[in-house]
Amino acid sequence: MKQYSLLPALDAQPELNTADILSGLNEAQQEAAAAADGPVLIIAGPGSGKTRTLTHRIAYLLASGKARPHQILAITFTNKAAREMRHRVYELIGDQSKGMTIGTFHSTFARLLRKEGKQIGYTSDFSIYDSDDTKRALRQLLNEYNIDPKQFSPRSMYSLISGAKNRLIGASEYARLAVGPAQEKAAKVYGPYQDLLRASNAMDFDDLLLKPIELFRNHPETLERYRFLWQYIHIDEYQDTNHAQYILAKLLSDGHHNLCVVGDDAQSIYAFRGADIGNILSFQRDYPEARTVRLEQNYRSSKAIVALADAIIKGNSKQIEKELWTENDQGDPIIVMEALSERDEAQKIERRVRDLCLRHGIRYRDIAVLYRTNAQSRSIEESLRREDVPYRIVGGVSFYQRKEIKDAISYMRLVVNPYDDGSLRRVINYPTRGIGNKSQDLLFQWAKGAGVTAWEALERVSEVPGLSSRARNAMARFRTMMDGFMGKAETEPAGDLMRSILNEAGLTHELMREHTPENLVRRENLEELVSAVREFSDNPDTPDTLSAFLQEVSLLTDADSGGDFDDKVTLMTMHASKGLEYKAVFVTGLEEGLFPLSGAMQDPEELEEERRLFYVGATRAERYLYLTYARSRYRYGEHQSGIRSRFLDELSGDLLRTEAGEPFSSKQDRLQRSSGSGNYTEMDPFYYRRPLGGTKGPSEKGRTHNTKPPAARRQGTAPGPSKAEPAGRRIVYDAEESADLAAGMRVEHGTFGEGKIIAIEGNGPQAKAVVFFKEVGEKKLMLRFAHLQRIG
DNA sequence: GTTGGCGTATTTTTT
DNA sequence: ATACGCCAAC
Repeated sequence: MKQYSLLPALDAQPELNTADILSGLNEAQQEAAAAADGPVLIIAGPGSGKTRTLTHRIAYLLASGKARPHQILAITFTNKAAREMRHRVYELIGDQSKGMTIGTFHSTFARLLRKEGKQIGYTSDFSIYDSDDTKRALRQLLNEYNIDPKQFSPRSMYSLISGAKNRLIGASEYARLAVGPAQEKAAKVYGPYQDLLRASNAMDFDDLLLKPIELFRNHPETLERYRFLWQYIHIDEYQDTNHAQYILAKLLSDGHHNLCVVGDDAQSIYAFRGADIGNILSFQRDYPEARTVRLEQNYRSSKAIVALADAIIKGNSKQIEKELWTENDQGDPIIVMEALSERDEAQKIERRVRDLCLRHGIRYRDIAVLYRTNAQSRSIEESLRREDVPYRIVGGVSFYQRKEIKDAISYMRLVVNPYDDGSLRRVINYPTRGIGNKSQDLLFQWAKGAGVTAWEALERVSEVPGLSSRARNAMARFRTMMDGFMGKAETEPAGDLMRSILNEAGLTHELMREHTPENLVRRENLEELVSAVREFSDNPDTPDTLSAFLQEVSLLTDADSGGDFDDKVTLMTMHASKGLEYKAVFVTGLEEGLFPLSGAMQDPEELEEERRLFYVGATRAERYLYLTYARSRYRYGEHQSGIRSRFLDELSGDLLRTEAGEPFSSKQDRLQRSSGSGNYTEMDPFYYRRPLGGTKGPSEKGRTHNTKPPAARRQGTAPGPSKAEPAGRRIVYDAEESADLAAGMRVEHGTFGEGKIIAIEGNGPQAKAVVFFKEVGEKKLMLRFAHLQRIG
């Protein structure tokens, strides 16, 4: 597994002096790179070379003799970024860079806890629970406390607890602060949840940050050691740090204050998982002596794209003032593409992709298609696959999240950490070996009463009352088998152990029972896992233990996986695209309710975050940028028509072009549509039969420029206009009930008062409107009964 | 104890 | 539309 090699094999570089290291940087970058001592705040716009500045700064510190490699701590946002930074510093100064600590917050402190955790009662073999494991544990607890997991899902409980944890609010304090039913329930399970983790010698993602804080606070001498060790601290993507990370940075840099943070408040997109934009906004206040450097020159994008980015972010009220500029060419115009449906959108993208390759000499790997939600990848995939355009998806389920891999990993975890009840539960009856839920419950309950872990209970299975002899035997056999694995772990290489587990626990066999292509893939994945384990333990750069391997892989993201250098189009969420750049970028699904997402539309803060996400997406592009939206989209299994995103309408028309090359006139277009002939959906079988009534919107005009006929017609789902079929009844409904209502309109309701239509769903007598009412919030109403009156 | 069917909620984004 | 949890039958 390549991502574990600490240092890539590179030819030694000729010696460089410090001036050489700075020479490739512009003035502002040089200032930031050479400001060795004291706090530094680098405010860096997109494409301004902030990572480059950071690497050169580190190289400069080392080459100038200011710092020894082990005194450098650099925190990156992803493991991949860490790898790249290590690589780049090595390229600059060669062997002088060996021994730096570069990694994400989570991996860095996981490593630290492996060394120091025993001071707070953890062995170095602790398990790391990902959100999957965590939800499993919470489901268990919700059950125990008779909380209905349907009403209060493990997922929502986890996000509440997680939110509390990364604000450093403990269980008892949270219980005091909790308001409302959900928080009260979360408060109930918070404490037991922590106890459960503790007893299992396990930590969740939040603990990886909290435990070091706890450790440092309880053991000042340890903190002192690390303060002394890491003399120069760097944090990238500082705008996305949460409170716990903020505290860690503060603790570690107290005393020397050699803390250099880099970020862009306009690119803060992780508030939903606790990131606190206040960290970067108040850096200057926390460290009054801090030097602030702005990197405002953009090297990535064309003038057109930089201007667009500027216009996007102007829609937000709060931000650090800065002015992006570029010396690059004006570049091509940014094109807005309207599609009838998501399918149509996907086809248009696919055609553009091929056009870019054929006519503009762009390679597939220089193209990215970005979307708001993972679910949107599907239609785009289909359309690319149909035309044999190679693509890769980043995100979704990463290798180590796949079920078969997690099963195997759970066995390994249990081998190194027998206290891990979560993993035990996961594997005790997979593959099925006659230990059903009931027997499991008996075992776990007895263990709880006796105050021992389930693993110990397994040893004393004869004492557990109520078990059938069959279950008892099965448990004993399981225990014996695991004992065997644990013995092997002492003597055999990790890869061999993994292989034995796959064979003897029956994991491979389980996947041979049915000969489906999926199972074949799963078996191949398991094989890959074996070689990953082998590589890890064979790698002299990672002389660590098996538990280290298990811990590191639970922190890997799909985006971290080693470079795929094939020539493929990249599909990913805008979140995943952070920090990347492509010659051509498609930002898709620009529709109200999708982007911005409906949940965010009512909260100004969240809306601003969505807008920053748009900013991030658009600024990934170097030269070609396409913004697309569809007028209808599948959601919840039915077609819903939507309206174009407000983000598009906020932009002035001269920045954008339609596909036909005309200026994109934003405002009027949207208004006219909502007042007139709009609200069609592609799949609406009556689309082409509807009396147009003379209201020919600009959208009609757009269609005449389309070289291909609309997708719906070509697929034959909608008969042509010539075939005026009966089925008139539904048209009547349509005309009576909904023809004059469309998303975007202001309406009045007898009881709910004034509101705005967010979307119209379905047609005929089933037509519903999603309306956001000023007084009561979002409601879904049947048009037949609602009697909405248009106002305004 | 296991399997299958049915009903239900579910869609943000992720270290 | 799909996935997952729960319940009933084997």
